[in-house]
Amino acid sequence: MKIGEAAAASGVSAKMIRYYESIGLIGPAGRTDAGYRTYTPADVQTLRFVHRARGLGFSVEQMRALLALWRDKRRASADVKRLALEHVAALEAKARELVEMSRALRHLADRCGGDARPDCPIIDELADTHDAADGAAPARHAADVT
Amino acid sequence: MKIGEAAAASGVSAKMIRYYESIGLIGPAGRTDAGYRTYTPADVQTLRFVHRARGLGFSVEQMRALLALWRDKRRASADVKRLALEHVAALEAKARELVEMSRALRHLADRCGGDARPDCPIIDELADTHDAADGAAPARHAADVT
DNA sequence: CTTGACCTTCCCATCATGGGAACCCCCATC
DNA sequence: GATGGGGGTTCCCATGATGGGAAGGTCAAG
Repeated sequence: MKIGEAAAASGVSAKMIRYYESIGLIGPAGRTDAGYRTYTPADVQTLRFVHRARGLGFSVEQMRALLALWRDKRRASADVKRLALEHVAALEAKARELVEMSRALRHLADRCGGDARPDCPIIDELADTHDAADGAAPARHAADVT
Repeated sequence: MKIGEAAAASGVSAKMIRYYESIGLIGPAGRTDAGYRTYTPADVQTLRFVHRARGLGFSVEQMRALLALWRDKRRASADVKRLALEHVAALEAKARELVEMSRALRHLADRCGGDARPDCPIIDELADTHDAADGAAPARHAADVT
């Protein structure tokens, strides 16, 4: 089948299929005489693997490792698990960071009148004239995420 | 003060200060005869505003709006609040998405032996040969996030 | 033979950020 | 006065994953 069909069947856009091929995540597709890429059902399966991995938030580099493990019939499941758990930790960390931001911001918004008057604790907090700006130990703002 | 000091005092890197100026988020800094940018305490305050807003996950475009509101002494706090709450919603949505990914992945990892044997539900789920497509009861892939 | 849907490659844009080159400036020290 | 170091300046490039679009080739149906 051609790239459009492979895209529809795998959930990966044609654009991304070409990209994945260009960076060597997936092998070069077959070609027709006219130069069109062709995909076998096995190719589509690989693409679906990639699609699901992306859906779980794995990066391209992580998928490279996952694909290698998938193909390695003698892999140790421990290797897969380690990779997965590292990713879980990263996802959780990022999620916590976002939650912390939203929590802090919602806290401020809750205190904002939300009316026609200008007084607003959100703006006040951002402007924050009342804090220490001495480089050494900057005040711990929820915003100071690294 | 010069850009390095302003950076240290605000928490925004010199590189980013120049960038913010280049995109017009902040006004052009003063210049010494030699062409060095100079910053007043008020400039630094603006930079700290930006730093905190970034820390709360606001985009540059959102900061543009926030800065405008900050400067507008006749603003309606409702405008600030709306902006903040929209952002809170976006943050929460993103966080939920990440949590859902990590939850799904952890679920799989929990079922993985993590030993020397190759059998691994994580890989199995990604490869997923026993796929849906047959209308009946397609497996709910956590990965199928839209 | 034409039309339209599809394919090809190539370039550009996103968003916020950092790296680095090549060059200039200022101050302190010898 | 010369020199060195630690700034500053501009400009270009890279990131990660993705989409948009142009210019042109191909194929099947009408």
